[in-house]
Amino acid sequence: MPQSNNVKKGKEEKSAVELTEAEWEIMKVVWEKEPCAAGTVQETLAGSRNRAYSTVKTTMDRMVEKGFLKIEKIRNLQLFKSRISEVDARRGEFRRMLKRAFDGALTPMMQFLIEHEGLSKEEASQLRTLVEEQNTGSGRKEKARNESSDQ
Amino acid sequence: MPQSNNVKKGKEEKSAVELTEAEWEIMKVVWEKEPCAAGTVQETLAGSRNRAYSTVKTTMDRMVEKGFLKIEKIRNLQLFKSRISEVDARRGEFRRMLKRAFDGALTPMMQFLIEHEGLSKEEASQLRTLVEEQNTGSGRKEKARNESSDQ
DNA sequence: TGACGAATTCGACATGTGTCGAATATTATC
DNA sequence: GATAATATTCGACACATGTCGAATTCGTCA
Repeated sequence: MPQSNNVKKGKEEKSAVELTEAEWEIMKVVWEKEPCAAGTVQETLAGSRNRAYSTVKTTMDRMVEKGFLKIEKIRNLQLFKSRISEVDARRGEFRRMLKRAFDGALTPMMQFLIEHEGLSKEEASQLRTLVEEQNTGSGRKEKARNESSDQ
Repeated sequence: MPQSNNVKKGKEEKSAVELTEAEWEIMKVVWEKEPCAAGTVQETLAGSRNRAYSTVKTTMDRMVEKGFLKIEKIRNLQLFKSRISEVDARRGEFRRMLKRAFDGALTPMMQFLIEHEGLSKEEASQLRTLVEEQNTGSGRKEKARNESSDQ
């Protein structure tokens, strides 16, 4: 069999979403509390690492330019909202990894996981459950297309 | 005697290997032809993208500083060899992705794959085969132990 | 020995990312 | 309206990464 273990592509490839470390941190907060102000993000993040307000704000402004976030202004207050879904971000992250380290093929990655990452028995079981769930069609089947959460 | 578990100790926290795009390309060639000269790498890479010899050489020199490559000199010729294995590089790449996008947990990633990446039936089957192979130990071989794959 | 050519060294520049502080603008308060 | 409290704007670094070209070094060989 031709066996194409390449990750399926929906229809058209939207420019892959690739976030940097700082962007991931910010996006996580935004997804959780949007719409939210830059100050809120900065404060929330303050728990882990401390960055000046201007640092967070600058990064968020750049993210607006990149199309990851959008701003809705109320008076002189800017409320940020996401323009990409977490699924899109995860997809981008996952694919970049797959492309770089496994030639974009899924099977080699799985092989790697089992051989070198010591997929535990429990994990293997869970995984098998998931796989079976899908095979028997008890769960989803042609799951909803992509869910790019714009507007 | 009371020590010498040289190989992989259970909790070995090596600084995670994280390669950039250009570094991945170079490493792939090195793993395949080491020991090899910078010129060889540059020529091999030439097939895909064209970069000046000095570009490749500069990057490789930086990789030596980072500990990814090492040089063995013969006369005035430098032969490069890898100092990290492909497995290490893959592990680093995979973990960074897992940490950023899935809080370092494997199961959520698997869930994501099945729900959003349209793991095909064949792929799911292959995957199940792999998982089962390990669980039933058809080959049995106390493969590389687990080194705490997060959470 | 001296020229030739391959390999190496190095300084440089353009971008992208992470970080800020100072200046400016906008509101809310007395 | 003068002030204090907030937000936002912007220019600026410091590094990392990707890319080169020019100058220099080193064997080789006629």
